Amino acid sequence: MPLLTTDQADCCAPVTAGVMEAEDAKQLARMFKALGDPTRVRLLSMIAAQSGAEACVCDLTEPVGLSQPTVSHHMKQLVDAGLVTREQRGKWSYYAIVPETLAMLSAVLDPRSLPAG
Amino acid sequence: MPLLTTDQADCCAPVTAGVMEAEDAKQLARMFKALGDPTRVRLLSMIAAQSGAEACVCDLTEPVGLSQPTVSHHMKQLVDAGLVTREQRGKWSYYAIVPETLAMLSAVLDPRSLPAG
DNA sequence: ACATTGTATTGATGATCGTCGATACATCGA
DNA sequence: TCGATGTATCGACGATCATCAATACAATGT
Repeated sequence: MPLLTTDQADCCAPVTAGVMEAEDAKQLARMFKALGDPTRVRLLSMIAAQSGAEACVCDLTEPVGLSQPTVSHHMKQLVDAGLVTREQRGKWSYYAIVPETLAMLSAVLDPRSLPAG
Repeated sequence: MPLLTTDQADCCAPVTAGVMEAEDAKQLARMFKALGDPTRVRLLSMIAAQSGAEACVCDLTEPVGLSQPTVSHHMKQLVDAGLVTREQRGKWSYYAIVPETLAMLSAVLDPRSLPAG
């Protein structure tokens, strides 16, 4: 179940642009919560570091030093948040970064939208 | 207790720039976790919406519809994460956005640092 | 000094989370 | 079809979290 039914790039106005609607805040918080765990931050950076910004679980389990079910669990969080996609190729699951979601979150946090300047 | 002893703007390389060190991931995750709650996202946007990007608890309690201790608790999370500062002026606590932290997180998520382009 | 007002802290409770082992599902090769 | 391999799900457990009522702390005015 994806997080956003509409295009993620159009989710929300910047956090710094004014009072945010409760629903927008809920969606944003869900994505930030997915980033709110050290293991998931590392997993995301490890995927991004691969050529083509994609990786299979087999590439990720050993470096993070956690069990395979735990890595699968974290990857599911990232997929549900819309930060990565999952594609089955043969026996392997390949996870790829969703640049649009990262760009949206990056824009939301941009302090250049602050009223005072 | 602040999150970072060093300058927050120099915390970490972009998530998309390569494999991240465990310590950097830990620090980033702590900040993202602070953003991982809808109430805190709204509080942050409400502070940003105020002139001068600052607000007191009295301005925040009623709009979010939660008790005063709960709002104080959330604000402490945001302060500890380095996203806002607290300044006591008379009886009131004024919270202000820390643009540098937002800028750092925004840069960390910028997908333009992806190896593939 | 004392009452008032704004905010922080404490203690408690129900909910969610991160982790694992065990197991189920899926895909491939013989 | 059957075993092997990669991944996802299930069930459980301890830890953390969001929330509140009660209370403590801090600053102001009388």
